[in-house]
Amino acid sequence: MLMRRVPYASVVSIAPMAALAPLSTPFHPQAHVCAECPVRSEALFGGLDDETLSRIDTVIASPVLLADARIVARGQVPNALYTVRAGLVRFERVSASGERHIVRLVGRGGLIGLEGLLRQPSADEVVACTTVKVCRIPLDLADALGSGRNDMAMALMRQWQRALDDAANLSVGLRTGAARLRVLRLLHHLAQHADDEGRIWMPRREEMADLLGMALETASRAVSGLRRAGVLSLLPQRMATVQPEALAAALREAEGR
Amino acid sequence: MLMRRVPYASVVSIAPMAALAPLSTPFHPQAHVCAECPVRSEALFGGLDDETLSRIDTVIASPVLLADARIVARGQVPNALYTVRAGLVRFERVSASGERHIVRLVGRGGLIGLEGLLRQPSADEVVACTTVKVCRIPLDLADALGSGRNDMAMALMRQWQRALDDAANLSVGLRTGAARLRVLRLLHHLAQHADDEGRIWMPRREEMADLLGMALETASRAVSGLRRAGVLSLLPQRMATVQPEALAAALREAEGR
DNA sequence: CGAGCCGTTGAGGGGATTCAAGCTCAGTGG
DNA sequence: CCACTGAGCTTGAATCCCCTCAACGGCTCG
Repeated sequence: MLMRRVPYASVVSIAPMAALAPLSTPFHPQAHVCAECPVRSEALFGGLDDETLSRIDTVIASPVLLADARIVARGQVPNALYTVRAGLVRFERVSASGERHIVRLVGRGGLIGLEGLLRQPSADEVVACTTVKVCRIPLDLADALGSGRNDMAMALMRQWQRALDDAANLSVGLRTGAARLRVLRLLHHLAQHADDEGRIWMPRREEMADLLGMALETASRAVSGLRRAGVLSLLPQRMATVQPEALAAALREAEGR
Repeated sequence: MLMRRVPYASVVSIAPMAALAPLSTPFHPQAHVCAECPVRSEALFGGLDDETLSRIDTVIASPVLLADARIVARGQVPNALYTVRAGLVRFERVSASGERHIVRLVGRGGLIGLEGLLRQPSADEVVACTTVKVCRIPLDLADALGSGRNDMAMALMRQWQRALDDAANLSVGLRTGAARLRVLRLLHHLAQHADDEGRIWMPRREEMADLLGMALETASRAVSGLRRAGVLSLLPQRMATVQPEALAAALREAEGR
């Protein structure tokens, strides 16, 4: 079988606000934070005016979470909505037979905890891949905004649809085709979420395996091959850089023209 | 590579109301239809009272579509919402390299065309697997209902979340594990959508391959094996019956204990 | 400095793909 | 009526990719 048994060694279980990075300012009143938010236009509060924004932003925390921090626990009703301002987040689902699958990757502008609005428990464990900056909107505030204004409901629906779409694309893109090709597509995907210095998140081989539906050794072999081919350079701390041209070329020929 | 090139021979392209079954009553005024609808409680209008219902139901058509009729075209903004009252519907997505993947299966109670509310084109082609009864709600009516009352918005979000969840489950369940196991899980899934006589939709082998991410010959071998094992009996017209106990037993041992 | 985690690499075997042929069945037209 | 055709299903044979099992090295951390 393909997948490993459940727990990664390193996943950090956190209380709602624990596992913050040192530099974090969790409850900072942040009139400026929303107004300057780089994802404001694409994210949840895109439609709200500055006035409404300034009324609510004191309630919103914008914590910084370290890699492997758990944002939503499987089986729990999320008690807040989270907008991802920077970094990458993964959704892990465990199948009946005890295998872990990573079913979604969410980056900047993405919304986490939508089930909370419905008071449904999360089917997935949501974990930070990299250091992640999120914007935390308590559930009752989200409720109030959603029922009051219509822009917000619209924005929510857009997010839901986007999530649906991304999930389908991910599953056809990353679970289909030869191993080398899948790894290439993953790198391509991760490159979209590169940080300011152009570095991407480099998953552990076991995580790659859970994402791509293959054995970790197979993932390792593919990575080694791509490193030798000059497509990929590993960096410390589970980071890496890719050579865009080499990646594109490798993708083209692996897709078969 | 796993998938075939795009077109199935038999998919019927239809204008919005074409390809109806002979017995269909497309524009029948249907005060009774909603009130008696078997999926009303789980579906979109669950929260509406009878009065509202009787005001709107004249606008709603409840056509019957034949197998292989296209409900939503890829790339088009759906011009209505559809609630599935009976039958099974598939969502086909074509990857960049020209392979078809079936990314969702939607049965009774499911909602189709959610993107329409956002005026987004559909990423998938939505096609009837079996003869399908749907309830067709024109987009402007859906808009009006959604903005007016809040129950409706809630129901919509529930549907969206359900779709998201189903899609993830489908992709981990059907694209993971050995071929025989995947086929067994598909049959199990299809059995949930059996019709009144207990018959299930039996996909063509190529469709199974697109659902399960395997070669059609592999799907064929698995089906033949299950037929010989007494798990499955094929019927005319792409239908079949399964022996529930035999299926359960086969699943247990294929999962490994 | 041993223990554990993580990544890498090798060897071997098995399952899936690929290529190919044959079969049934429905529709068509001579 | 029956050959002809094409679509769909099945099955065989050969190849190859990936999984499994295994060993080893680097690294961090107690």
